[in-house]
Amino acid sequence: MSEAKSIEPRPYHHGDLSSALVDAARRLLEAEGPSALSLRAVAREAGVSPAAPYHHFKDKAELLDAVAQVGWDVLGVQMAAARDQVEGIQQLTALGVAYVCFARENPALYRVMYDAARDKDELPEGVQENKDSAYCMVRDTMIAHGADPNAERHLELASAAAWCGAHGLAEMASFKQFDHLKQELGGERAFFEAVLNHMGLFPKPHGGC
Amino acid sequence: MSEAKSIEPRPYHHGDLSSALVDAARRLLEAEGPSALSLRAVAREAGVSPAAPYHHFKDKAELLDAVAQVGWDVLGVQMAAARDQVEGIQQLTALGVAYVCFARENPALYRVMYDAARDKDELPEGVQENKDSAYCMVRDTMIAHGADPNAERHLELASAAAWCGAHGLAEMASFKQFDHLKQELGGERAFFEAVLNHMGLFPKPHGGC
DNA sequence: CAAGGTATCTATACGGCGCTTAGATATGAA
DNA sequence: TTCATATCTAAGCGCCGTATAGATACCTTG
Repeated sequence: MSEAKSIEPRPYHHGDLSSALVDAARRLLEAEGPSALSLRAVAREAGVSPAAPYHHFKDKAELLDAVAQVGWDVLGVQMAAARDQVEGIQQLTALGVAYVCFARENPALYRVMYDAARDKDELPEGVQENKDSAYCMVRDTMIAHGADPNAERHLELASAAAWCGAHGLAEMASFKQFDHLKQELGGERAFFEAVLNHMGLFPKPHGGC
Repeated sequence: MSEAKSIEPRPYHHGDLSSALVDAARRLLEAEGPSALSLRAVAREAGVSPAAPYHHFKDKAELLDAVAQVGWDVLGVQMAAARDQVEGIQQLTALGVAYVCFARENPALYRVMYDAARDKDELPEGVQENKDSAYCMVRDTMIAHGADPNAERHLELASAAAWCGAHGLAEMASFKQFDHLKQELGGERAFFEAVLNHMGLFPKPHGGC
């Protein structure tokens, strides 16, 4: 009607709907869980029509990819921080524990991250190639603390095992089966450490124990 | 109208719709993948109306639970068979490899199995309690080959680590990241064995190396 | 500053989904 | 034979992902 308002709260063009949608998705994810994360709900949360997201993302999967990428970035930062708080071979355990803790504290986000990866049968590129990414940190830390960088096969195997172990633990960490064990060990974090240490998280230094 | 046909191909009452629905779901799962597994599609596949399943299952989740249970049963059988083909400590590796192979050969079913478990934050009862179930087999085999059954905590930890490791490997086995490693090691099965052996799948015999 | 192309958004619609309700049909016990 | 009960169908609700067409604001070009 009139132009009484000098500032519209939401102009016709949003400005940066793309990242606003990702933010809205993260908000929804935290508040309502992964099952509530419909494209329409995200659009509602962002205050736009159900069709608006299609101008910024090819489909729902592409939006979820963007959300997942944010998750990987945050995970990388948290892992690096945990690593830098200790020294020596302990850094490997610190990386693993940080990984599992992230998954535990952001279960919905972690699920989106892995669902996206599974659909493509691979982790996102950044996770493998970026020097500060999760996978590379594990590898580099192994090399820095005893693993023979020339024993390529062994190093790869150790990284693979560590990654699989951490992911498996992350996914099962919420299961009630382990409540007893967690309690006995003095908390969830201690449980994570114990399991990861029990696995071959450390590279075996040049030829078996 | 007339009673010309002596046998109706599908009488009004199905007879055993409950298990027919589970079978239909498994068929769909194998043919089309998990995303195609809608309740309506299952009903179509079984040749009944979309509402019929609700007389046998409370909701979609309960149907999927039944499908998952079949999966756990089959997995148990395959693991037992693999274990019985070898002897000694190798039985543990055999169990692990059988587990991962099952997940690899039935990816859609495996996903339904774990999605159901995640929704309830626990593995189904049968998996833990039944003597022939997957989890118990690992535990018992550990005891049979070197693990101290009195070191309860250690045994539980070893079981947990083995289970997490196997699950993690099962979920990541399809990732392209590992193609190179698989090839170098001479096949997927060898890759599974190598990763599982690298992890703490074996119980450490009474106090570490 | 005017004109018009382009990017962005809304409105509307389609079919499929999980699930509910009401009513039809067959079964089995009295 | 009767009739309660178990099993199924038909129809419909609100949600979903997505496609299309048209409205609106911005941005260049002159």
